Amino acid sequence: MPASQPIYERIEKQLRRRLAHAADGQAFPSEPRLAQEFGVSRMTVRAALAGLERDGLLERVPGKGSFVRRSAAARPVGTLMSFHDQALALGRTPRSRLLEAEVRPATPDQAAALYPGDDPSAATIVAITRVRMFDDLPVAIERAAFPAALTALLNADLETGSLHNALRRLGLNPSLGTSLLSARTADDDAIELAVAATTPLLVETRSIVDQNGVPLEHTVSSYIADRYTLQVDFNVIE
Amino acid sequence: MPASQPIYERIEKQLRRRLAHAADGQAFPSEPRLAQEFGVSRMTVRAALAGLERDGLLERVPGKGSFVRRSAAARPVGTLMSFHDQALALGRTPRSRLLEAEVRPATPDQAAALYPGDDPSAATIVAITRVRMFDDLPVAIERAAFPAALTALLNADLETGSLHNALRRLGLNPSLGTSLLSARTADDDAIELAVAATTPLLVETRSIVDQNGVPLEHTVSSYIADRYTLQVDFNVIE
DNA sequence: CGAGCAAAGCTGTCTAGACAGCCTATACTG
DNA sequence: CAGTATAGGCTGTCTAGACAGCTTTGCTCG
Repeated sequence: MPASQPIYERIEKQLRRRLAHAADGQAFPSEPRLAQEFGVSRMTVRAALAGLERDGLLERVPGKGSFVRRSAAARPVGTLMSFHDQALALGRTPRSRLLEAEVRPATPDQAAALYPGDDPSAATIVAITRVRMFDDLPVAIERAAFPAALTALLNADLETGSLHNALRRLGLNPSLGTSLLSARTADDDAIELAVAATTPLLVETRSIVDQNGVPLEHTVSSYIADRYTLQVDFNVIE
Repeated sequence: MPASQPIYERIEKQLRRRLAHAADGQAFPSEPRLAQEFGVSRMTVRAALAGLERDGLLERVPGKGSFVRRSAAARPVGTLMSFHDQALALGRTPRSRLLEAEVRPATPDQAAALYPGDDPSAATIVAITRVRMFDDLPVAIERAAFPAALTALLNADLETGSLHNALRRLGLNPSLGTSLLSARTADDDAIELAVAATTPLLVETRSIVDQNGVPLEHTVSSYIADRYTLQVDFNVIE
């Protein structure tokens, strides 16, 4: 019965399409009704509805029913401005100094992010390391890793261009990502950044997937905290 | 049977406590085993485990079993989960050491955030400064500022309670916010946090407004980077 | 001794029913 | 007419099973 994809996922996708052209606040068919419509148990319908509720597409009220939540700006999603755009917004010119651009074995972190489940020791990646600058002022050191299939990236304009634009020219659409934020001291990168070894850096470890959920990029950016700040706007749900 | 709290929530809490003192990677009892232990159906156990997996405390591998994942705490920026709830979710006990709780003049940053447009020199605020701890391990130093009208906060349980719960009891609903992320070294806070002066800290400057756009809170949290990490999920827009 | 196969255990999925608690609308009563 | 009971629909919770697909273990056979 579960051909290859669970039934509740098929139902969830179908309901998403149905929600796409529904009005805000509109009553949604009840669980028993959907169970009958899809010829399926109520628990299976609930599994499908759980995904819709998690994404804020549906509001479920005990005793009343389920209701469409349209523009309710559902998920707590931040927007991160790219280095390139943030430089332009500040009236600076974004520049890069290229330190490395080659195909080489992956670090364990890079392998786990780009080839989940595969053997980490055999993984190779396209590695691009750059010092990012506002005009001529070093601001960050950025270590980017891409799947080995993307050797075409090595031919991109890495000094002044945007890597995301290069990805798009290859037909890849970065669509969703996660950043982990931490901090460290400059240490070994102090020389490249022309700062003291104890200078605090803001570390952003970013993983981006394309529209199909395939890993596209794993980048660790270390920003000189005095010269760069990340901003996250968010909604609060609960 | 569900006296007041669902069975699966009781089980989930109990398992969280059990996870609190478990080693990373350790095998966790299987679903059938837990079902028998708690005298409950397997589906109920799964409901409890789902919460643990969602919070990243458990890794579940089909065909193998469930395994404890004891990673560095990573709080999603944008879900307003408080330090308090975060600690509980990780099976730790949240504690605070109160350094300051009083009404005093605002710093320029605090005045700009809480009384935009007003004369900064005349502004007063409710200031609450705390060292936040997991069990007895210092994790962050937090300087919170609230509008002077909220003196009631000074009567809240600041050592073990949650400030956000106190806000809710006052009828205030945090709804929108902005985080600015940076880094610094511990310096003057090194003593309170019991770390070296050059220890890198992750700095989150958070401004929150209520549903009407009225400023509610301006907080600067400085996390010891090794012990606490922030996470941002984002869409790539452009 | 090694290779391959079978069994057991695990998570993931699914069913068909059950009761509790909440909400609404209707009917009944004073 | 106002107020109350009641019936029915809804979501939330829970059960006791079942099968599929995966992994590990251990046994058997060549």
